[in-house]
Amino acid sequence: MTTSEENYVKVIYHLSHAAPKGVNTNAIAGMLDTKASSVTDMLKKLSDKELVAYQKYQGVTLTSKGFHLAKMIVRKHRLWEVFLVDKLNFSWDEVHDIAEELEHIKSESLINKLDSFLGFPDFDPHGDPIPNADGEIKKMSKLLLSEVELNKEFRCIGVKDSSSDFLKYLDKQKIALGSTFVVKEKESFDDTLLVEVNSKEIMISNKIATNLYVH
Amino acid sequence: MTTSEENYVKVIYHLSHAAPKGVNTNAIAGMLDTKASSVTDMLKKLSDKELVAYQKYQGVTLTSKGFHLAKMIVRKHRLWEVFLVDKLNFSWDEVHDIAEELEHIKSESLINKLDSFLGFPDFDPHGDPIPNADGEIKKMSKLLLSEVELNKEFRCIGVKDSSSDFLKYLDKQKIALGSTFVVKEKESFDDTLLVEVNSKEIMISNKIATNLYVH
DNA sequence: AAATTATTTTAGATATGTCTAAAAATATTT
DNA sequence: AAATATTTTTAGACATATCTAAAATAATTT
Repeated sequence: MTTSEENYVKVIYHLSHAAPKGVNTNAIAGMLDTKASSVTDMLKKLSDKELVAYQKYQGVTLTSKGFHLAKMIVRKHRLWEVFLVDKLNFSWDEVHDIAEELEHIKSESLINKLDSFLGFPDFDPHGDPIPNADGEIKKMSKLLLSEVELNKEFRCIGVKDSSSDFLKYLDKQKIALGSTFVVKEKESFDDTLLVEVNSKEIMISNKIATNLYVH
Repeated sequence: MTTSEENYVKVIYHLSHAAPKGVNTNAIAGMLDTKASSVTDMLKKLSDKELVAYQKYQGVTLTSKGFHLAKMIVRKHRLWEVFLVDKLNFSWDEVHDIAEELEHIKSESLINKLDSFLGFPDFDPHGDPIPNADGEIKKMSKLLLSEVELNKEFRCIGVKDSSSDFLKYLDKQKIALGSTFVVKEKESFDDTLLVEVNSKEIMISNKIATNLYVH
């Protein structure tokens, strides 16, 4: 498997959640910052390798082989993110690009020993689940902060958007995984929330609230 | 820098010790398991980038820019080897191929944080020195076990050959970095040594003795 | 249902890094 | 120093992964 092939499989995996009937060529091109014609070429190759089911003009889905490969790449990516944050003290907004490279290192024993070294974590620094060596994923029931009942306590368990800008905003507000929230008021006009975090009350816009997962 | 370019620079660096006046095309081809014609092509490219000084038929040397790059690649390789052995419990014969991949991950902060996490080690698991962030290398005076005086105590500080077969042999004999040796006798016919290691006396062939560094 | 628009695929070109086979330069032998 | 052998370079080809531009298909609008 080349790095490029792995990146296509990973992107198809991520896009499949929103498009279970078939991922569009253009959607893949957008994610990989490439052209639709390049995607078509690669889909033919992945189809020959039986990693995807591809029919002209009909979009692609992963085969079970491709699905498993995708989960192994995601596993590597998220384990390396845990390593970078927990062991090397990177902040959660810095780790994505480095993990993008590390996820392509080819050694099963490496990743399993890393998993063990990290204590078999179930979630990465952004709250996303880490598939285990068999590809099994621990699911956690989660809500968006924007959907939550007033005056009940919730705990931050992940972010929907993990862009650097959003994560830096959260750092500034001292919001991290594990932070507890109590929504005190909801402004009906623009859905801004008055939230108690770290025993301080702050205003949280709807855009922020729809990108924070709580439990 | 591509992975391929980095590998050429690294190999020229290693071969330069034995050929300071210029490394031969064929020598590079042999190390990289490629053809002389491919090497010529790459030398032109590295020359354009001012990483090597190259004149047709005269071999290559590294420029100061190339020399520094080479040391940074060696630094990464050896730091990752320390990580694999010290933190992930790989044995010293298993780490080379994985470190060969990891050494091409591009992030200065990653490697400097890794260095700090590992406690700024001066030597890798084979006893080879690790250049620091400025490219400085701690030198250690070392002798081959084959050159050593009788009945004096020496400590194993590295291996000359770090092939998997040799390292596995050493594991079997319970020889590791730090093991102490006392050469009791030297057989003048074939230079086999009678050596006390781990308070046991064993026979060590000349081939082994010329691949073990002691101090 | 025909026309228009958007998406996807094909065809042909380009970059990189490799190869083979032949030519050129250097080194070694007689 | 001429002949032979070895090393290195050139020339041209190939595979991967990409691109542009044009053609084909599908979706949307009128």
